[in-house]
Amino acid sequence: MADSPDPAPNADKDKEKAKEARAHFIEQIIRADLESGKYGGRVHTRFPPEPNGYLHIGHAKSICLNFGLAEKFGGLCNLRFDDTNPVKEEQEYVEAIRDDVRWLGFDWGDREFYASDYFEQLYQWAEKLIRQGDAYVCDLSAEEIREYRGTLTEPGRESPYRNRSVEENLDLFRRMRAGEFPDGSRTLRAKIDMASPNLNLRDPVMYRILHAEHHRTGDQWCIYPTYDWAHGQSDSIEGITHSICTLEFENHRPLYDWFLDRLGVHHPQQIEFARLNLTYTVMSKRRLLELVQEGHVRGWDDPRMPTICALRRRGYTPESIRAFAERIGVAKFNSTIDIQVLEQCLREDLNRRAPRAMGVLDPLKIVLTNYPEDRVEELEAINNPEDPSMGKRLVPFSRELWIERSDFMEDPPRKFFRLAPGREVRLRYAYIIRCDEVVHDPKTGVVTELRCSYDPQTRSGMPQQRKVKGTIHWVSCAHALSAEVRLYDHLFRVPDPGAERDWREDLNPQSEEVRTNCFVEPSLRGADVGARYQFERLGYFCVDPDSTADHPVFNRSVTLRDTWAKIQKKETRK
RNA sequence: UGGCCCCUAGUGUAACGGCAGCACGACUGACUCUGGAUCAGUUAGUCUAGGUUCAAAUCCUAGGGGGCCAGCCA
Repeated sequence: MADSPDPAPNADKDKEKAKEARAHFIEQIIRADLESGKYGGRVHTRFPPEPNGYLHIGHAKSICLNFGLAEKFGGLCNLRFDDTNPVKEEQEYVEAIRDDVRWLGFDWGDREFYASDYFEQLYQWAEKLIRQGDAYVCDLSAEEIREYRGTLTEPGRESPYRNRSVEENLDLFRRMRAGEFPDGSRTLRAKIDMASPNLNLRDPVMYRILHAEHHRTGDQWCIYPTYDWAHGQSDSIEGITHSICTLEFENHRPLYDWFLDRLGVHHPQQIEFARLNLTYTVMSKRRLLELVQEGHVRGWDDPRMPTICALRRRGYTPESIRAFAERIGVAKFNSTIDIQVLEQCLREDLNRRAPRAMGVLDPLKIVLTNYPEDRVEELEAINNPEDPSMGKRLVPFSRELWIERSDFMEDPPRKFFRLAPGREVRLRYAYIIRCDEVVHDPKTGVVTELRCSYDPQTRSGMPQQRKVKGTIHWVSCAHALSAEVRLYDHLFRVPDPGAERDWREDLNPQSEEVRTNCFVEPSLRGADVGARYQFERLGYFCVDPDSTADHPVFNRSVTLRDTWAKIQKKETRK
């Protein structure tokens, strides 16, 4: 009996092994490098945004990846702004990016860098390449360079300026820096191979003349390095071990390798992964910018946007976004994630943490005819059934109440568990009531009021002798706080906007519905901007900055899962 | 049309020549004073065709499908 072998150690080992094996491919590469001692056991990554727009959920994936990997392997992750194009970049974006990364929960310590920090070093390295005969000043215009480059199927032709002497190149390049030539008149090019099947290797431009004010270096420079020339070397300077980037830079890797090798400097390993695509949204910076500029949304932080600041305003938590990044994984396959995965991550997080409250979005008045007119009861309600430590609160109850219009049907279908003429329902944390009479507007026929009776023996907490199928939420009319609630739906009405027609035509005209006539329980008075609640049976809501002390504005972050809606949908399909 | 990369349940992702697994979804049931949450269960997959091998999702070849590249953008 005592001698039966204990399977636990092996099972644990297997589990451990399985867990380790489940690591995504970038992690596996890093583990291998750690084992072989490739970078002296170091892991150093970086998140390199260009400060020309706001960060979106796709960037969040990259941020979580880069900072997460560093954290996991006891390494570091830098924040570096790739600011090589002064005409597009602004300080405003730098600050927004910093806020967003910090909000997501990551810390880059004192390692906030800028590609522009390296302009002088880059310049010196460019001279070195010229001296080595690896770069030359080219007088071809932009159009001519394009013509000379060839096409996907035909090789390019060599520039007539390709074989200038080192002395002439150095002289010309220094005069470019000195500002002797107008914009676009000359470039510095790497001398590689005009016949390469990889177009990035057909003598790519390293410097262009641009008499533009840079947000950090001012008018110190009139030549600016291209991204291709700056990026790999910036990583090298910072001692980055693993340069993680998206798939479209795969074709550039041979170029970056070439630069690093010619320079003979520290050579990080570039690893490419698939960027995030989400259904019912757009993610390209250009389209996001157009959404803002053309007024399809109210701004970068409009809660319908996929930007980090918009998700924040909408009520997303950093934890939910990080959980999302974890859940979707990392691979090289170009996939599209269903936006519901993101929404579900929010629900899971908020279900555990958000206090509950009652709010009525589409009010219908009910009068409890057998409840004394001047009576008010303070009923006990649980703040979060998932977390008893969040305690309880008192909610006032009285004769006249608001309930949700959709919780009543005059002619209910089967499976409708809510209120209907002659039917009973429980008022959450209160009594079971019965609908005795329906009052209509004599002109329109619209239901204006329900006259109900309550059963005093059924107050919440009393020993229950009978059960009812449905429980609905309510707010006492006399005590209700009036509120505005903004209901959001997907910004686009199709999963892949722009696939069939201009993406603008795919905008969802019902992506925002503002309800100004809502009532919430009085405990919500003075709720802090950014506070998140679950309105029972409806969804999660977040206090918008547009709120005032007496008139809160709530954004619906996400609905609760709605089984009833699902049943309805199925019924109508039949 | 040239080059590079990719293809595993509905979706996403593991398996690194040796039993195709996990998560989410969907479906069924239990429970429930949120039609929420939770719990239990079911469902379903290696793009195709050859080859190598005792053994192929994995290696090779061909085909199919998809992505990226012809900015002095990043």
